[in-house]
Amino acid sequence: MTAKSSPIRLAVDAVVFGYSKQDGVSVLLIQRKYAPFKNAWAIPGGFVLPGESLEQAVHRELKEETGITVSYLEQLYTFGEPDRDPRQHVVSVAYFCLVKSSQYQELKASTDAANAQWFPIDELPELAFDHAQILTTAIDRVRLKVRYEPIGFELLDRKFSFADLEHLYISLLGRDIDRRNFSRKMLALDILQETDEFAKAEGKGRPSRIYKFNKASYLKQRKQGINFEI
Amino acid sequence: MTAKSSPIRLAVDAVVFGYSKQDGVSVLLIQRKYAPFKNAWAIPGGFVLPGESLEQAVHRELKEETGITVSYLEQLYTFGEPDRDPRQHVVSVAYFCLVKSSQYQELKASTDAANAQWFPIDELPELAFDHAQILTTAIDRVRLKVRYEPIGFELLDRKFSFADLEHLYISLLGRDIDRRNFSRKMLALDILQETDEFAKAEGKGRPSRIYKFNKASYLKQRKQGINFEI
DNA sequence: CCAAAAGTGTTAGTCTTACACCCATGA
DNA sequence: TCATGGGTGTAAGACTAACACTTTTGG
Repeated sequence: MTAKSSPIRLAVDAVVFGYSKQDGVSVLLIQRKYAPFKNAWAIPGGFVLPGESLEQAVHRELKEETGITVSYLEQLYTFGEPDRDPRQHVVSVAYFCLVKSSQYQELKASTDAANAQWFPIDELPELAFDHAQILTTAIDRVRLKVRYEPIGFELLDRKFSFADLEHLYISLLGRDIDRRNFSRKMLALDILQETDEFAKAEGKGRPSRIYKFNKASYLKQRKQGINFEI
Repeated sequence: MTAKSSPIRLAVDAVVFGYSKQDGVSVLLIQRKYAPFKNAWAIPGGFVLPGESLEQAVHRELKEETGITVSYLEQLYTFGEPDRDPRQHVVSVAYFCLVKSSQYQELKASTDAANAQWFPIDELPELAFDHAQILTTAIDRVRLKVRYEPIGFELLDRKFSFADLEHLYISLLGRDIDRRNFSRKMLALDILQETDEFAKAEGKGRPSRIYKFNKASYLKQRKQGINFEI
C-alpha cells in the first residue's frame, strides 16, 4: 500500500428524519466546520473504523455529532462515484434513520449540538458533496416505504393523537389524504390501541383521541407480512 | 495509515441470474481456487480499484472471472460485518444482475470459464464467506421486484414464446401462477408485441406464439410509473 | 382420435375511492 | 351560536382471483 495510489476510504452517512407538529417531517443536518464545503450543510456521517460494523459506525457518528438516538435504522444505498469527494475516493454507505418526536424537541433545545439543525423536507438548503442526491434517495425511499410498512410510528412518541398521525402522513407524502379512508385503514391494521385520553385542544375544534402504538401486535403481523397501503 | 490497524478494504460481489428452459432461473457461481474456502463455491466479485466506480468494478470482475455481459444491474445491499472475511475487514457492496438467455447458453458451452457454473436457485451448493446470506437477499429482492416491475424480460432474448415467459415467472416465484390471468395482465401492459412466428413444438401440444419485448413502450411507461402485479 | 399444451371469457368477491353528515370544543 | 376540526357510513367502480371450454399440434 504505497502512497502513490491512496486506498479507498469507507464512510457512512445518516439521513435522520424527525417530526414535529409545527415543522412537519424534517431532516437533521450539520454545518461543516472545515474545508471542503466549509460552512455548507451536510448529512451527518464519517469514516468507518476497522473492526466496526456499519451500523455501529452510524450510531457512533450520530452520537458524536448530534447526541441523538434513533429508533429505526435501515440501509439506504451505497454511493461510490470516485469523484464524489474532491480529496480522495470515498465510498459512503448511506442509512436512513427515524427518531421519536421527543428527540426532535430535545435536539432543538440542546446547545450541545449547536451546529446541528432540523430542516423541513420541503425547505432544504444547498448541501455539500453529493448529499443532495443522497437526501433525494432517502426521501423517495421513505415515501415509498411508509406506504407499505407502518414505519411512520417510529417518528411519533408512544402516545399520539390520530390527528398527529394524519398530519405526519400528509407532511411526509406531500399530498392530502382522505381522513376517513386513512382512519379506516389504520384501525383495520389492529396495531393501534385506543386510550381514554384526548388531546387538549389548541385553538378550535373537537379534541382528538389519543392512541397508543401496539408494537407487539405490529411485530406479530410483520412476521406474516403486513398489508398496508395509503 | 500504519500497518498495525489494517485499513478496511472495499469489494463488490455480483449475484448473476440467468434463465434457461431446462434449468429454470439459475445463479452463476465460481469455484474458489485459493484459501480461505478453497474449492468452495462463491459469488463472483473482487476488490474495487481506487478511482473506479462500483459498477465498473462489477463489470470488470464479471468479465475477468466469467466473461459474461449483463443486461441489467442494480445495487442490492452492502455487507459490512467486520468478521465476514476471516483475513481482514472487507466491506462488500453486492449487486444483482440479469443476463439474457443466450448468454446463459454461451457460458454453459464455454471452456474459458471452466470454474464458473449455473446453479438453479432451488439447488444451491454450500457457499463461501457470508455468500449464502447475500444470495438469499438477492433472491428475495428479485422475487419482490419482478412483481412490480417487468424485469423478467431482461432474462429472455428479444423474441420469446409466451410459454417461456410463463415458465420464467413460475420458476422465479417458485409457485404456480394462473396462465389466463397472467396473460391478460401481461398483454394489458402493452409492452409485448405479437409476431406471426410460432415456437416449433417440442413433443406434444399446440405451438405457442412468439412475442417481442417492446422496450420503447416499456421505457415510456416506466417514466410515468408502471403498474404491474403478478 | 387421443393426449398435451395454448388460447380465450365470465363471474363473484374484495378492495379502493369518493363523498356528506353529525359531533365536540373554544371563542 | 358559530367556526373549526374530529368522527363515522355508504355506494360505485376497479381490480383480483377463481374457474371451463375450445383450438392446435404430435403421436
